[in-house]
Amino acid sequence: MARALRPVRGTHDLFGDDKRRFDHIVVTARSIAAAYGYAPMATPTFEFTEVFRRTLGETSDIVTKEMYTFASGSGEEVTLRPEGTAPVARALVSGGRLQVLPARLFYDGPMFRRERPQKGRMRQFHQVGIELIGEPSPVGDVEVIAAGARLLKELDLADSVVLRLHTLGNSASRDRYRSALVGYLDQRREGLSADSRRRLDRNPLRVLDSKAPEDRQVANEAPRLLDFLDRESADFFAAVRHHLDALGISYEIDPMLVRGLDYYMHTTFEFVTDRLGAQGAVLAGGRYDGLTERMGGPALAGTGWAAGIERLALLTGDALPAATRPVLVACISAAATAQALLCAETLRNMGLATELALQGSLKRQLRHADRIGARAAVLLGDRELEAGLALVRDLDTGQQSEVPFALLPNHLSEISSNG
RNA sequence: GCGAGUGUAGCUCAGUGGUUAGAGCACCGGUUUGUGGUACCGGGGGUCGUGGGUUCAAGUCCCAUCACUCGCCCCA
Repeated sequence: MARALRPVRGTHDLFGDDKRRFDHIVVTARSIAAAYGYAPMATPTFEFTEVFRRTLGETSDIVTKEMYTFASGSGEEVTLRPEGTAPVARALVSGGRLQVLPARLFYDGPMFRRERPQKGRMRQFHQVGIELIGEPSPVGDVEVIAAGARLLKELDLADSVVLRLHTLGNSASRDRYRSALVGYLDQRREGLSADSRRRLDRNPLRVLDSKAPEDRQVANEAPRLLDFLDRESADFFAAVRHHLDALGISYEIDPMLVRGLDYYMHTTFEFVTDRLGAQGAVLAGGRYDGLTERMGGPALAGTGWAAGIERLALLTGDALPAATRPVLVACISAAATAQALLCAETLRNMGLATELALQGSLKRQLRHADRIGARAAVLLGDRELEAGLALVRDLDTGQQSEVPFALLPNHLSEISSNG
Protein backbone atom coordinates (compact mmCIF):
# COMPACT_ATOMS: atom_id res chain seq x y z
CA MET A 1 0.00 0.00 0.00
CA ALA A 2 1.28 3.44 -0.87
CA ARG A 3 2.03 5.86 1.92
CA ALA A 4 -1.23 7.39 3.12
CA LEU A 5 -1.66 10.94 1.89
CA ARG A 6 -2.83 13.61 4.26
CA PRO A 7 -4.74 16.83 3.85
CA VAL A 8 -2.78 20.05 3.35
CA ARG A 9 -1.93 21.85 6.56
CA GLY A 10 -4.77 24.02 7.75
CA THR A 11 -7.45 22.19 5.74
CA HIS A 12 -9.70 19.43 6.89
CA ASP A 13 -12.38 16.98 5.86
CA LEU A 14 -15.90 17.03 7.16
CA PHE A 15 -18.10 13.97 7.66
CA GLY A 16 -21.37 13.11 9.31
CA ASP A 17 -22.58 15.39 12.07
CA ASP A 18 -19.70 17.83 11.51
CA LYS A 19 -20.81 18.40 7.94
CA ARG A 20 -24.48 18.60 8.93
CA ARG A 21 -23.65 21.20 11.57
CA PHE A 22 -21.73 23.18 8.96
CA ASP A 23 -24.61 23.04 6.46
CA HIS A 24 -27.12 23.97 9.11
CA ILE A 25 -25.22 27.20 9.76
CA VAL A 26 -25.16 28.06 6.06
CA VAL A 27 -28.85 27.27 5.60
CA THR A 28 -29.81 29.27 8.67
CA ALA A 29 -27.74 32.24 7.55
CA ARG A 30 -29.19 32.13 4.04
CA SER A 31 -32.73 32.09 5.34
CA ILE A 32 -32.13 34.99 7.70
CA ALA A 33 -30.45 36.92 4.91
CA ALA A 34 -33.53 36.27 2.78
CA ALA A 35 -35.75 37.60 5.56
CA TYR A 36 -33.88 40.91 5.28
CA GLY A 37 -34.06 40.92 1.48
CA TYR A 38 -30.49 39.81 0.83
CA ALA A 39 -30.25 37.74 -2.36
CA PRO A 40 -27.77 34.87 -2.57
CA MET A 41 -24.85 35.35 -4.93
CA ALA A 42 -21.45 33.84 -5.53
CA THR A 43 -18.12 35.09 -6.76
CA PRO A 44 -15.17 33.02 -8.01
CA THR A 45 -12.87 31.42 -5.49
CA PHE A 46 -9.91 33.26 -6.97
CA GLU A 47 -9.41 36.73 -8.35
CA PHE A 48 -6.67 38.77 -9.93
CA THR A 49 -4.33 39.62 -7.07
CA GLU A 50 -4.96 43.30 -7.79
CA VAL A 51 -8.49 42.98 -6.39
CA PHE A 52 -7.13 42.35 -2.92
CA ARG A 53 -3.95 44.37 -3.11
CA ARG A 54 -5.91 47.47 -4.03
CA THR A 55 -8.44 47.20 -1.28
CA LEU A 56 -7.12 45.47 1.79
CA GLY A 57 -4.17 47.82 2.19
CA GLU A 58 -0.60 47.23 1.15
CA THR A 59 0.52 46.94 4.74
CA SER A 60 -2.14 44.59 6.02
CA ASP A 61 -0.85 41.19 7.05
CA ILE A 62 -3.27 39.54 4.69
CA VAL A 63 -1.65 41.20 1.72
CA THR A 64 1.93 41.05 2.93
CA LYS A 65 2.12 37.44 4.02
CA GLU A 66 -1.14 35.53 4.07
CA MET A 67 -2.32 35.34 0.48
CA TYR A 68 -2.17 32.23 -1.66
CA THR A 69 -0.93 33.85 -4.84
CA PHE A 70 0.18 32.09 -7.99
CA ALA A 71 0.66 32.58 -11.71
CA SER A 72 -2.45 31.88 -13.73
CA GLY A 73 -0.45 30.53 -16.64
CA SER A 74 -1.16 33.40 -18.97
CA GLY A 75 1.06 35.90 -17.27
CA GLU A 76 -1.56 37.11 -14.82
CA GLU A 77 -1.19 36.81 -11.08
CA VAL A 78 -4.19 35.41 -9.26
CA THR A 79 -4.98 34.86 -5.57
CA LEU A 80 -7.32 32.54 -3.67
CA ARG A 81 -9.73 34.94 -2.01
CA PRO A 82 -8.77 35.73 1.60
CA GLU A 83 -12.12 37.41 2.27
CA GLY A 84 -15.42 38.03 0.56
CA THR A 85 -16.17 41.75 0.54
CA ALA A 86 -13.67 42.90 -2.08
CA PRO A 87 -14.81 40.26 -4.59
CA VAL A 88 -18.45 41.27 -4.09
CA ALA A 89 -17.60 44.91 -4.75
CA ARG A 90 -15.57 43.89 -7.80
CA ALA A 91 -18.43 41.73 -9.08
CA LEU A 92 -20.95 44.55 -8.84
CA VAL A 93 -18.62 46.87 -10.70
CA SER A 94 -17.47 44.48 -13.41
CA GLY A 95 -20.98 43.09 -13.91
CA GLY A 96 -22.46 46.56 -14.20
CA ARG A 97 -25.02 45.66 -11.55
CA LEU A 98 -25.30 49.15 -10.16
CA GLN A 99 -28.66 50.11 -11.62
CA VAL A 100 -30.74 48.88 -8.71
CA LEU A 101 -29.44 50.23 -5.46
CA PRO A 102 -29.05 49.56 -2.70
CA ALA A 103 -27.91 46.02 -3.45
CA ARG A 104 -28.48 43.47 -0.71
CA LEU A 105 -26.35 40.37 -1.17
CA PHE A 106 -25.62 37.17 0.71
CA TYR A 107 -22.70 34.85 0.01
CA ASP A 108 -21.09 31.78 1.49
CA GLY A 109 -17.98 29.85 0.61
CA PRO A 110 -14.32 29.06 1.29
CA MET A 111 -11.66 31.67 2.02
CA PHE A 112 -7.92 31.12 2.18
CA ARG A 113 -5.20 32.63 4.33
CA ARG A 114 -1.73 31.25 4.73
CA GLU A 115 -1.58 31.49 8.52
CA ARG A 116 -0.41 29.07 11.16
CA PRO A 117 -3.49 27.01 12.03
CA GLN A 118 -4.86 26.98 15.55
CA LYS A 119 -8.21 26.60 17.26
CA GLY A 120 -10.84 28.28 15.11
CA ARG A 121 -8.32 29.30 12.51
CA MET A 122 -7.81 27.33 9.33
CA ARG A 123 -5.95 28.00 6.08
CA GLN A 124 -9.08 27.12 4.19
CA PHE A 125 -11.98 28.36 6.24
CA HIS A 126 -15.54 29.25 5.35
CA GLN A 127 -17.65 32.31 5.75
CA VAL A 128 -21.18 33.44 5.32
CA GLY A 129 -21.61 37.15 4.80
CA ILE A 130 -23.95 39.92 3.76
CA GLU A 131 -23.17 43.17 2.00
CA LEU A 132 -25.40 46.23 1.71
CA ILE A 133 -24.04 48.36 -1.10
CA GLY A 134 -25.27 51.84 -2.01
CA GLU A 135 -26.85 52.70 1.34
CA PRO A 136 -25.07 55.58 3.08
CA SER A 137 -27.42 55.83 6.07
CA PRO A 138 -26.34 54.65 9.52
CA VAL A 139 -29.62 52.75 9.52
CA GLY A 140 -27.97 50.46 7.00
CA ASP A 141 -25.27 49.58 9.55
CA VAL A 142 -27.95 48.86 12.10
CA GLU A 143 -29.80 46.66 9.63
CA VAL A 144 -26.79 44.45 8.99
CA ILE A 145 -25.94 44.28 12.70
CA ALA A 146 -29.52 43.27 13.43
CA ALA A 147 -29.29 40.51 10.82
CA GLY A 148 -26.07 39.31 12.43
CA ALA A 149 -27.62 39.34 15.89
CA ARG A 150 -30.58 37.43 14.57
CA LEU A 151 -28.34 34.77 13.04
CA LEU A 152 -26.52 34.28 16.33
CA LYS A 153 -29.79 34.12 18.18
CA GLU A 154 -31.20 31.62 15.72
CA LEU A 155 -28.12 29.45 16.29
CA ASP A 156 -28.78 29.72 20.00
CA LEU A 157 -25.57 31.65 20.58
CA ALA A 158 -27.08 34.88 21.87
CA ASP A 159 -25.74 34.18 25.36
CA SER A 160 -22.31 33.15 24.11
CA VAL A 161 -21.35 36.40 22.43
CA VAL A 162 -21.29 40.11 23.09
CA LEU A 163 -21.44 42.85 20.50
CA ARG A 164 -18.55 45.27 20.52
CA LEU A 165 -19.06 48.49 18.67
CA HIS A 166 -16.77 51.32 17.67
CA THR A 167 -16.29 53.87 14.93
CA LEU A 168 -13.26 54.84 12.92
CA GLY A 169 -14.97 58.05 11.79
CA ASN A 170 -14.64 59.45 8.31
CA SER A 171 -11.23 59.71 6.72
CA ALA A 172 -10.63 63.26 7.94
CA SER A 173 -11.31 62.29 11.56
CA ARG A 174 -9.31 59.14 11.21
CA ASP A 175 -6.30 61.01 9.78
CA ARG A 176 -6.33 63.58 12.54
CA TYR A 177 -6.56 60.87 15.14
CA ARG A 178 -3.83 58.84 13.52
CA SER A 179 -1.31 61.68 13.73
CA ALA A 180 -2.25 62.37 17.35
CA LEU A 181 -1.89 58.70 18.21
CA VAL A 182 1.45 58.37 16.43
CA GLY A 183 2.69 61.43 18.31
CA TYR A 184 1.63 59.92 21.60
CA LEU A 185 3.00 56.46 20.88
CA ASP A 186 6.25 57.73 19.45
CA GLN A 187 7.16 59.27 22.79
CA ARG A 188 6.60 55.93 24.45
CA ARG A 189 8.20 53.81 21.77
CA GLU A 190 10.78 52.35 24.16
CA GLY A 191 8.08 50.93 26.41
CA LEU A 192 6.25 49.12 23.63
CA SER A 193 6.59 45.49 22.66
CA ALA A 194 8.66 44.69 19.60
CA ASP A 195 5.47 43.85 17.71
CA SER A 196 3.92 47.18 18.58
CA ARG A 197 7.02 49.15 17.59
CA ARG A 198 6.59 47.58 14.18
CA ARG A 199 2.86 48.34 14.21
CA LEU A 200 3.61 51.96 15.07
CA ASP A 201 5.39 52.37 11.77
CA ARG A 202 3.01 50.35 9.66
CA ASN A 203 -0.46 50.41 11.15
CA PRO A 204 -0.46 52.43 14.37
CA LEU A 205 -4.14 51.87 15.22
CA ARG A 206 -3.37 48.21 15.75
CA VAL A 207 -1.25 49.04 18.79
CA LEU A 208 -4.56 49.70 20.53
CA ASP A 209 -5.71 46.10 20.47
CA SER A 210 -2.31 44.56 21.23
CA LYS A 211 -2.42 41.72 23.73
CA ALA A 212 1.09 42.32 25.06
CA PRO A 213 0.91 43.38 28.74
CA GLU A 214 3.53 46.11 28.30
CA ASP A 215 1.35 47.67 25.60
CA ARG A 216 -1.89 47.60 27.52
CA GLN A 217 -1.31 50.57 29.77
CA VAL A 218 0.09 52.67 26.98
CA ALA A 219 -2.94 51.80 24.87
CA ASN A 220 -5.40 52.46 27.67
CA GLU A 221 -4.03 55.93 28.27
CA ALA A 222 -3.74 56.80 24.60
CA PRO A 223 -5.86 59.52 23.04
CA ARG A 224 -9.34 58.25 22.19
CA LEU A 225 -10.54 58.15 18.63
CA LEU A 226 -13.98 59.14 19.87
CA ASP A 227 -12.55 62.50 20.96
CA PHE A 228 -11.34 63.23 17.45
CA LEU A 229 -14.57 62.70 15.57
CA ASP A 230 -15.78 65.65 13.56
CA ARG A 231 -19.46 66.58 13.55
CA GLU A 232 -20.40 64.28 10.67
CA SER A 233 -18.63 61.29 12.20
CA ALA A 234 -20.02 61.88 15.66
CA ASP A 235 -23.56 62.25 14.32
CA PHE A 236 -23.19 59.08 12.31
CA PHE A 237 -22.06 57.11 15.33
CA ALA A 238 -24.79 58.59 17.51
CA ALA A 239 -27.40 57.53 14.95
CA VAL A 240 -26.08 53.96 14.88
CA ARG A 241 -26.27 53.75 18.67
CA HIS A 242 -29.70 55.35 18.73
CA HIS A 243 -31.17 52.83 16.31
CA LEU A 244 -29.49 49.87 18.00
CA ASP A 245 -31.01 51.01 21.27
CA ALA A 246 -34.39 51.34 19.60
CA LEU A 247 -34.17 47.72 18.43
CA GLY A 248 -33.09 46.58 21.85
CA ILE A 249 -29.75 45.28 20.60
CA SER A 250 -27.23 45.61 23.40
CA TYR A 251 -23.58 46.41 22.78
CA GLU A 252 -20.43 47.65 24.40
CA ILE A 253 -18.47 50.57 23.04
CA ASP A 254 -14.94 49.28 22.61
CA PRO A 255 -12.50 52.12 22.00
CA MET A 256 -9.77 49.60 21.26
CA LEU A 257 -11.69 47.92 18.46
CA VAL A 258 -9.95 48.66 15.19
CA ARG A 259 -10.02 46.77 11.94
CA GLY A 260 -7.17 45.12 10.13
CA LEU A 261 -8.33 46.05 6.68
CA ASP A 262 -7.82 49.50 5.21
CA TYR A 263 -11.21 49.86 3.61
CA TYR A 264 -13.21 50.25 6.82
CA MET A 265 -14.52 53.61 8.04
CA HIS A 266 -17.24 54.79 10.42
CA THR A 267 -18.96 51.83 12.06
CA THR A 268 -16.97 48.75 13.04
CA PHE A 269 -18.30 45.90 15.12
CA GLU A 270 -17.55 42.38 16.26
CA PHE A 271 -19.61 39.75 17.97
CA VAL A 272 -17.01 38.11 20.21
CA THR A 273 -16.89 35.08 22.49
CA ASP A 274 -14.52 34.03 25.22
CA ARG A 275 -15.05 30.37 24.45
CA LEU A 276 -12.72 29.99 21.46
CA GLY A 277 -9.32 30.64 22.97
CA ALA A 278 -7.41 33.24 21.05
CA GLN A 279 -10.02 33.59 18.31
CA GLY A 280 -12.77 35.70 19.79
CA ALA A 281 -14.49 37.17 16.77
CA VAL A 282 -17.23 35.04 15.24
CA LEU A 283 -19.06 37.63 13.19
CA ALA A 284 -17.52 40.95 12.33
CA GLY A 285 -17.78 43.78 9.88
CA GLY A 286 -18.29 47.45 9.36
CA ARG A 287 -18.73 50.22 6.86
CA TYR A 288 -16.59 50.45 3.76
CA ASP A 289 -17.82 53.44 1.72
CA GLY A 290 -15.85 53.88 -1.47
CA LEU A 291 -14.76 50.31 -1.98
CA THR A 292 -16.51 50.15 -5.36
CA GLU A 293 -14.51 53.18 -6.44
CA ARG A 294 -11.27 51.38 -5.69
CA MET A 295 -12.57 48.62 -7.95
CA GLY A 296 -12.82 51.10 -10.79
CA GLY A 297 -16.51 51.85 -10.40
CA PRO A 298 -18.51 54.72 -8.96
CA ALA A 299 -18.05 55.64 -5.29
CA LEU A 300 -20.79 53.87 -3.39
CA ALA A 301 -21.50 53.39 0.27
CA GLY A 302 -21.19 49.89 1.67
CA THR A 303 -21.63 48.06 4.92
CA GLY A 304 -21.75 44.40 5.89
CA TRP A 305 -20.23 41.54 7.82
CA ALA A 306 -18.77 38.08 7.54
CA ALA A 307 -19.04 35.21 10.00
CA GLY A 308 -16.66 32.26 10.33
CA ILE A 309 -18.58 29.02 9.88
CA GLU A 310 -15.96 26.88 11.66
CA ARG A 311 -16.01 29.21 14.65
CA LEU A 312 -19.80 29.19 14.79
CA ALA A 313 -19.72 25.39 14.54
CA LEU A 314 -17.31 25.15 17.47
CA LEU A 315 -19.73 27.22 19.52
CA THR A 316 -22.96 25.50 18.57
CA GLY A 317 -21.61 22.21 19.92
CA ASP A 318 -23.96 19.27 19.68
CA ALA A 319 -27.05 21.22 18.71
CA LEU A 320 -28.29 19.77 15.45
CA PRO A 321 -31.64 19.35 13.74
CA ALA A 322 -32.70 15.68 13.48
CA ALA A 323 -31.24 13.83 10.53
CA THR A 324 -33.52 12.36 7.89
CA ARG A 325 -34.05 8.66 8.57
CA PRO A 326 -34.05 6.65 5.37
CA VAL A 327 -35.79 3.43 4.45
CA LEU A 328 -33.48 0.54 3.64
CA VAL A 329 -34.48 -1.87 0.91
CA ALA A 330 -32.73 -5.17 1.60
CA CYS A 331 -32.28 -7.48 -1.35
CA ILE A 332 -31.96 -10.99 0.01
CA SER A 333 -31.64 -13.03 -3.15
CA ALA A 334 -30.14 -12.21 -6.52
CA ALA A 335 -33.49 -12.98 -8.13
CA ALA A 336 -35.07 -10.12 -6.21
CA THR A 337 -32.64 -7.49 -7.48
CA ALA A 338 -34.89 -6.01 -10.15
CA GLN A 339 -37.87 -5.88 -7.80
CA ALA A 340 -35.74 -4.25 -5.07
CA LEU A 341 -34.45 -1.59 -7.44
CA LEU A 342 -37.95 -0.86 -8.66
CA CYS A 343 -39.27 -0.76 -5.11
CA ALA A 344 -36.56 1.73 -4.03
CA GLU A 345 -37.36 4.02 -6.96
CA THR A 346 -41.07 3.86 -6.16
CA LEU A 347 -40.43 4.90 -2.57
CA ARG A 348 -38.25 7.78 -3.75
CA ASN A 349 -41.07 8.90 -6.02
CA MET A 350 -43.12 9.24 -2.85
CA GLY A 351 -40.45 11.47 -1.35
CA LEU A 352 -39.05 8.84 1.02
CA ALA A 353 -35.26 8.78 1.38
CA THR A 354 -34.37 5.24 0.40
CA GLU A 355 -31.11 3.33 0.38
CA LEU A 356 -30.71 0.06 -1.48
CA ALA A 357 -28.60 -2.74 -0.01
CA LEU A 358 -27.32 -5.19 -2.56
CA GLN A 359 -24.68 -7.37 -0.99
CA GLY A 360 -24.13 -9.47 2.05
CA SER A 361 -26.35 -11.58 4.24
CA LEU A 362 -29.67 -10.31 5.50
CA LYS A 363 -28.07 -9.99 8.92
CA ARG A 364 -25.40 -7.78 7.45
CA GLN A 365 -27.91 -5.67 5.54
CA LEU A 366 -30.03 -5.12 8.62
CA ARG A 367 -26.96 -4.15 10.61
CA HIS A 368 -26.18 -1.65 7.90
CA ALA A 369 -29.75 -0.35 8.18
CA ASP A 370 -29.20 0.17 11.86
CA ARG A 371 -25.92 2.03 11.30
CA ILE A 372 -27.36 4.48 8.83
CA GLY A 373 -30.21 5.17 11.22
CA ALA A 374 -32.90 3.72 8.96
CA ARG A 375 -36.46 3.96 10.22
CA ALA A 376 -37.67 0.83 8.45
CA ALA A 377 -36.43 -1.95 6.21
CA VAL A 378 -38.12 -3.54 3.24
CA LEU A 379 -37.06 -7.18 2.90
CA LEU A 380 -37.22 -8.81 -0.52
CA GLY A 381 -36.22 -12.41 -1.20
CA ASP A 382 -37.42 -15.45 -3.12
CA ARG A 383 -40.37 -16.10 -0.83
CA GLU A 384 -41.63 -12.53 -1.08
CA LEU A 385 -41.15 -12.47 -4.85
CA GLU A 386 -43.28 -15.57 -5.19
CA ALA A 387 -46.02 -14.24 -2.91
CA GLY A 388 -46.03 -10.78 -4.49
CA LEU A 389 -45.43 -9.00 -1.22
CA ALA A 390 -42.59 -7.62 0.85
CA LEU A 391 -41.69 -7.90 4.51
CA VAL A 392 -41.60 -4.48 6.12
CA ARG A 393 -39.70 -4.28 9.37
CA ASP A 394 -40.14 -1.34 11.70
CA LEU A 395 -36.61 -0.93 13.04
CA ASP A 396 -37.67 0.98 16.13
CA THR A 397 -40.32 -1.47 17.35
CA GLY A 398 -39.07 -4.64 15.66
CA GLN A 399 -42.54 -5.28 14.33
CA GLN A 400 -42.69 -6.93 10.95
CA SER A 401 -45.57 -7.22 8.52
CA GLU A 402 -46.28 -8.57 5.06
CA VAL A 403 -47.24 -5.83 2.63
CA PRO A 404 -48.29 -6.21 -1.03
CA PHE A 405 -45.98 -4.28 -3.40
CA ALA A 406 -48.70 -1.80 -4.32
CA LEU A 407 -49.27 -0.79 -0.71
CA LEU A 408 -45.58 -0.33 0.19
CA PRO A 409 -45.36 3.44 -0.35
CA ASN A 410 -48.33 4.19 1.89
CA HIS A 411 -47.27 1.72 4.52
CA LEU A 412 -43.75 3.17 4.73
CA SER A 413 -44.95 6.76 4.66
CA GLU A 414 -47.03 5.85 7.66
CA ILE A 415 -44.07 4.43 9.59
CA SER A 416 -41.70 7.23 8.58
CA SER A 417 -44.15 9.88 9.67
CA ASN A 418 -43.94 8.83 13.30
CA GLY A 419 -40.25 9.14 13.97
C1' G B 1 7.79 33.79 10.53
C1' C B 2 8.40 32.80 16.26
C1' G B 3 7.34 29.84 20.95
C1' A B 4 5.45 25.65 23.83
C1' G B 5 3.22 20.85 24.13
C1' U B 6 2.04 16.07 21.99
C1' G B 7 3.11 11.78 18.48
C1' U B 8 1.82 3.85 20.82
C1' A B 9 -4.25 -0.34 16.99
C1' G B 10 -9.47 2.87 12.88
C1' C B 11 -10.62 6.27 17.61
C1' U B 12 -9.53 7.66 22.92
C1' C B 13 -5.52 6.44 25.69
C1' A B 14 -2.30 3.06 29.45
C1' G B 15 2.57 1.31 29.26
C1' U B 16 8.57 2.60 36.28
C1' G B 17 15.38 1.30 30.59
C1' G B 18 14.27 -5.48 31.09
C1' U B 19 9.58 -11.74 28.57
C1' U B 20 6.03 -12.08 22.75
C1' A B 21 3.51 -3.82 23.65
C1' G B 22 -1.97 -3.57 26.31
C1' A B 23 -7.22 -1.65 27.56
C1' G B 24 -11.92 0.52 26.23
C1' C B 25 -14.61 1.74 22.04
C1' A B 26 -14.88 0.50 16.84
C1' C B 27 -14.37 -3.53 13.15
C1' C B 28 -15.00 -8.95 11.66
C1' G B 29 -17.05 -13.85 12.93
C1' G B 30 -20.16 -17.09 16.05
C1' U B 31 -24.47 -18.13 19.45
C1' U B 32 -29.08 -17.11 14.88
C1' U B 33 -27.71 -21.45 7.07
C1' G B 34 -33.63 -15.34 5.86
C1' U B 35 -33.59 -10.88 10.82
C1' G B 36 -30.45 -5.08 13.08
C1' G B 37 -29.91 -2.36 17.49
C1' U B 38 -29.05 -5.37 23.58
C1' A B 39 -26.22 -9.85 25.72
C1' C B 40 -22.46 -13.67 25.72
C1' C B 41 -18.17 -16.10 23.21
C1' G B 42 -14.22 -15.70 19.83
C1' G B 43 -11.01 -13.17 16.10
C1' G B 44 -8.12 -9.80 13.07
C1' G B 45 -5.50 -5.47 13.47
C1' G B 46 1.08 -2.13 15.51
C1' U B 47 7.39 0.48 10.92
C1' C B 48 5.47 2.58 19.13
C1' G B 49 5.70 9.38 13.40
C1' U B 50 10.73 9.09 10.81
C1' G B 51 16.19 8.94 11.02
C1' G B 52 20.37 8.70 13.96
C1' G B 53 22.75 8.12 18.86
C1' U B 54 23.58 6.20 24.18
C1' U B 55 23.10 1.21 26.39
C1' C B 56 24.15 -5.77 27.39
C1' A B 57 19.01 -4.10 26.47
C1' A B 58 15.06 1.74 24.05
C1' G B 59 7.87 2.57 23.12
C1' U B 60 10.71 4.49 27.52
C1' C B 61 16.95 8.35 27.66
C1' C B 62 19.59 12.03 24.01
C1' C B 63 19.86 14.66 19.11
C1' A B 64 17.72 15.82 14.53
C1' U B 65 13.55 15.85 11.45
C1' C B 66 8.38 15.63 10.08
C1' A B 67 3.33 16.01 11.57
C1' C B 68 -0.48 17.60 14.73
C1' U B 69 -2.29 20.75 18.73
C1' C B 70 -2.21 25.25 21.39
C1' G B 71 -0.28 30.18 21.77
C1' C B 72 2.27 34.84 19.43
C1' C B 73 1.54 37.63 14.99
C1' C B 74 -3.00 38.45 12.29
C1' C B 75 -7.97 37.59 11.79
C1' A B 76 -13.95 35.14 10.66
